[in-house]
Amino acid sequence: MRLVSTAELKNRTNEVLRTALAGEPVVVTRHGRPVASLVRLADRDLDALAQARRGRHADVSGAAFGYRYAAFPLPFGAFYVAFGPRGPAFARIATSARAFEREATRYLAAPVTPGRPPRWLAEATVAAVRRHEAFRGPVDLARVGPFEREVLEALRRIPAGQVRTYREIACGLGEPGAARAVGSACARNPLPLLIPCHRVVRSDGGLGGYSLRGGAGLKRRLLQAEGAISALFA
DNA sequence: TGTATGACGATAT
DNA sequence: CATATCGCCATAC
Repeated sequence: MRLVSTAELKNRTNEVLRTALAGEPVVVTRHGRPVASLVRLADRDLDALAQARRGRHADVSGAAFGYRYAAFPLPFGAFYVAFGPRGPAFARIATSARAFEREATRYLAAPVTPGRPPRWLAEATVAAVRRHEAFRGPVDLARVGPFEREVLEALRRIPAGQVRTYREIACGLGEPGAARAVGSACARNPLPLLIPCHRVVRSDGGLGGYSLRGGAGLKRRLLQAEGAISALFA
């Protein structure tokens, strides 16, 4: 994965494009924050695009491509990640590949089949879930609404070892009354762990809920492992 | 278009 | 302090 500023994108367009064409995702940053990505399209993706362009508002962003998925063993279960040309799109802890496949297929409304992730994705995923490193790569949020997308992008900026309250996130988006909607967005986060919704807690001091398999107990363990809360709190 | 649904928050009891 | 109630807001259906 390669990060480029908007200035770099303007001044070295061809060179940056070569990076993307080589298969390495390029993430564009503005004011130092990732805001967009450049991803190479495979031939079959181009076919899908041409098809989508012919059809009436077809879903160019995901459904036309189909997705693949891979499993990452974790201390608390198998973590499965479905990914497409635009990056990871759906992730869950599941008891079996079959169970994950069903969930992912239903959410993405597209075929989800086993496959090997690109090296950068495998490495970034392992770094995120096992070493608490921020997942900086591009993510596919094609099926997330506009407000919830803003919420998820805000969550990505919470450093490991820190927490924010649902209300703080809402205020940060200029919607001080939308704490509950922020909670809903977290509950429906398609990329738990990669997008650290476990770092959002209640403003009354409680930890709040966690809908990923493992529930609030897992949320507490994750925050402890990251050093965000002490063992005493638990 | 209206209605129901939450990983919330503030307040009352 | 725990529980109940009501307001809040973006989605799903």
